[in-house]
Amino acid sequence: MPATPTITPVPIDEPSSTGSPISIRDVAATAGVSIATVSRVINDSHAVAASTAARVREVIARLGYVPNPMAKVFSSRESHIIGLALPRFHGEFMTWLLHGADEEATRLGYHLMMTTIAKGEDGSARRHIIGSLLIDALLVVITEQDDPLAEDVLASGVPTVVLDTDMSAQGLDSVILDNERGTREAVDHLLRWVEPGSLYFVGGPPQNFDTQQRSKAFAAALESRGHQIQPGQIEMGDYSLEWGKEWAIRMSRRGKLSGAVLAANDKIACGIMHAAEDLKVSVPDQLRVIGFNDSQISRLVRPRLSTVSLPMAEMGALAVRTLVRRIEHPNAEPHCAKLQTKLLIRESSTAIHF
Amino acid sequence: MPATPTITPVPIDEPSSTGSPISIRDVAATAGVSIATVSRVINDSHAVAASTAARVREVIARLGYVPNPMAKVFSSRESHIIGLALPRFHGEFMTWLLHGADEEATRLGYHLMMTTIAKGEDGSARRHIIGSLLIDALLVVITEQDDPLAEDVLASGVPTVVLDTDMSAQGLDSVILDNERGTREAVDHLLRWVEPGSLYFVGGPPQNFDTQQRSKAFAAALESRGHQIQPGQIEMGDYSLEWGKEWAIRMSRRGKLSGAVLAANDKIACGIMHAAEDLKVSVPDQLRVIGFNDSQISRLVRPRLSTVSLPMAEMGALAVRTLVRRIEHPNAEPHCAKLQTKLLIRESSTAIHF
DNA sequence: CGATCGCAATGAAACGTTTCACTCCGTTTT
DNA sequence: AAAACGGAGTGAAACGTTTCATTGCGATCG
Repeated sequence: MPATPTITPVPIDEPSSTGSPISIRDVAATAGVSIATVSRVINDSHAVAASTAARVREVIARLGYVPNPMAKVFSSRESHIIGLALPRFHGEFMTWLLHGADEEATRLGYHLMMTTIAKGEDGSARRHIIGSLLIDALLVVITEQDDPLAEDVLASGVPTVVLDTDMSAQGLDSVILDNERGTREAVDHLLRWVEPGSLYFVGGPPQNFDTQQRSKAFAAALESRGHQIQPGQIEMGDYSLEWGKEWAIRMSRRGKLSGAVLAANDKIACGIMHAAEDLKVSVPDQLRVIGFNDSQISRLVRPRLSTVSLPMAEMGALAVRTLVRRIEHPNAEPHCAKLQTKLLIRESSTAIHF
Repeated sequence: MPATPTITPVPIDEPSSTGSPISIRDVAATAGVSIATVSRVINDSHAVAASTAARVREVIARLGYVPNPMAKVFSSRESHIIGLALPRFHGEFMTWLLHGADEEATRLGYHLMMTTIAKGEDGSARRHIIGSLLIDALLVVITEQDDPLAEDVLASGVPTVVLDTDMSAQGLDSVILDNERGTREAVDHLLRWVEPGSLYFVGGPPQNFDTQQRSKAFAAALESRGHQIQPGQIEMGDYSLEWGKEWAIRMSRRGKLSGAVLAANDKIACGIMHAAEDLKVSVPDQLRVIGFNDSQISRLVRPRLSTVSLPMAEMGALAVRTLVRRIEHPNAEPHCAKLQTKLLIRESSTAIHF
């Protein structure tokens, strides 16, 4: 009997189905210690004698005490919830990001509270997640540098990490892809077979940060080889299959659907390949194609699509890590991390079938 | 000057950048009312005289008071957070579910807290979200009827809705797909061209609830036409492209790769079509194929894949609605809702090209 | 005209934790 | 031996809301 009842030991006889759940006070009373001590045992925040701690733990187990998370959040002013604001993407793309972020968050003792943001939406949904300041921090996917969401986020003062666009100049930590290198690798690969003059870049939306970076890197790669970019050699559209088709048909009309294309994502690339098939332009023999994303469709089309693989899960995980570091060091200098991509060579860019 | 200072009016001179943020007490003191009245103005939970309410609102605006959400959660014992537990799916499938659920949750004033559950995982991740009882309710995607997760959820006592598997018998509200009808429609469609004896079902994992329902409905549809299911006419595997290929190659070896196939998802169907192409079996002329999901790839492959479209966004939305109803009526009878699917006819199942 | 009703508003008690400031007491330092 | 120290534990405030029980008070009812 290790119990030492200094305080009148309230006889709580296993309140199994009793109305109110047991609180830290019940534990303290039963174990004959103060609630402060119980709190410290739970959080092992401060030295507690081993024997006392053991006794408290025994009582906790016996009474089946579970700390009330809402009270804890209230009292400690931290919810350990990370808000995650995403555009309404569909596709694996986002699920990888989500899983990567979720896994890391769980590992670090955080939860992810998700909301989608319809593009061009008024601020209501933003405030929905930011304003309900149950969140300790915010992860936000932004695809355009002038997205007004950034303002809101900055104004709210919530620790934030921006995904997919570099906003470190605006004072927000960012995690982005190394589009320069990914693009350069793809260009170098394609230039093994075609002249710089017959290499094209087909972008997504002109405002899209990734598309901007990739097109710039594309131009830089060609110019570094002494080639002057010609009009029509770089074009923007959107991230759809249809745009890819449209581009290919347009090029075909001008009799220029040959050489090589770097598309800003796999869907555009697939659209180009579809159109090429209809137009009897052989891929890769007459037209070599590379996309971005390594999406499922890139492995499914025939010929299989060469693509720049993006480490989305790592991106999510790194963003969470960055965010947690930011919570701990609120005044550190904003930083932008770049993640390496990987060029996956498949049949659409090389005649050699694997 | 509509102020009526009955209580000593504490002079809070715009504590703009003062340390602690203003609380309901500051508002009450400034407006010359009690905190109870302020609370009721905020939540308009009870009648407040119009003039008083206006004055309070004015003070709230002037002081820039924002109720502390953590305190609110603590005091009201509701977080308005719905936990969402998902398997580690990748693909649009899940994003539609997510967006549907998110939109409805936002509409109803709830937030979604997400976690992924690796299959066959120990209970830790489950408890991560269930145990951290910040959640008011739980949405959980379960794909197998004997998933032990159901036990945990039931034991936790959290209001729960199960997605994708009928667990109403176990006492959990469920939202599922009408696999019977979806399957029957697909079978009816295919039987316009082929005999019941040369119609095959290629399933996913045998434990998967949808696959089970679809295979049963497949058998029932054929038997209702007086056809006796033959060995090998229904086979299970998994939800991968590879399994589709394997099945097709196996059938080809037996000289039976012809007629029509209903695959349990689009990936399997694509695998079958790929193999058929390699084996010089023409789709749809020699082999008609239908999948499930209406995934992006179903629109990308050639010939385009006929498929049973699943209303995933509605599923998410309905699940949230059901959950909110459950929160309000904790003792209602568990109910299982079925969502209608839609057969999309494309080229893979019919010779008529659109 | 007194009793009753209902609205507007109040006062104060919860809610369950964390944490600061402090006490107690045995041990080491001077 | 007195003083300083530090480990273990205590007590109580604080956090900011919701909500219950209550009070005033003018209007309605019988």
